[in-house]
Amino acid sequence: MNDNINHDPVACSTHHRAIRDTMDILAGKWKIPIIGSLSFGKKRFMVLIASIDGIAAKMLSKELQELELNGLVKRTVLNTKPVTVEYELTEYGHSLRPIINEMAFWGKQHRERIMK
Amino acid sequence: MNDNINHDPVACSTHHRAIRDTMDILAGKWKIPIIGSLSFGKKRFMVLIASIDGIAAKMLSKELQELELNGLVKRTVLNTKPVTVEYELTEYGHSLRPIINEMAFWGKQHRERIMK
DNA sequence: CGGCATCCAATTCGATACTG
DNA sequence: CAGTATCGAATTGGATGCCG
Repeated sequence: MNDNINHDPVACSTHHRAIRDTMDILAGKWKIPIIGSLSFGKKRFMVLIASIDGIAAKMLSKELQELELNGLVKRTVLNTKPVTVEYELTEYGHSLRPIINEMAFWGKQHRERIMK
Repeated sequence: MNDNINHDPVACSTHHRAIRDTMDILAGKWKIPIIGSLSFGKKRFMVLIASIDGIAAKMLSKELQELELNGLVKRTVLNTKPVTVEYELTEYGHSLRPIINEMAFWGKQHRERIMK
């Protein structure tokens, strides 16, 4: 398609490193589904589990912690009788939207392509 | 941000399924780096290994096969004395560019953010 | 309800050695 | 050069039970 940019090793390795950086943040089977779900608004722990098909509580808990550590998700404990915890994307977390949206878009096209 | 779209379960689950479809195709530690590298043009097996930091021949081979099965990568064997094999993105593989580009873009921003 | 600890199964990954 | 085969290590994932 465009073999010309193929020969700029600097741009190339910068590109690769950037991709790897993103992959590191988004590593794990559930990060992207979690962010995708939270992009629709804040959710409680149990609601998140219900909204993400197949995820186990342990995994949700673990990946939420990693997302929180990286500043993508904010965790809020509410003062209710049985504890309630709400998760929501931070502003930084929302900056991942273009990636999520492109993945959702491609997946939709792909499914249509496979179907016919 | 926008809790309104939070209450459309159909749009929501379609979105999640599309994301999952994409994730399935791109599953594995090396798929995205491979596609990212091939997006700069066709490459031979050894060149690919050199361009993707840390990948082992076994993993490259395996993930290339999966990408080929899904029609994202085309494999061409050349009639040279020691065998030469070239890999390149198919047109369909190139359709993943927006995702890759968004990931590269976000990773670049993220690195700048972390640095300061 | 949210979430940690434990144990166990499955999968992934990587180093090494070998082949056409 | 472009892989494959094998082994073992590491990571991941899930089920269960317990706790505040």
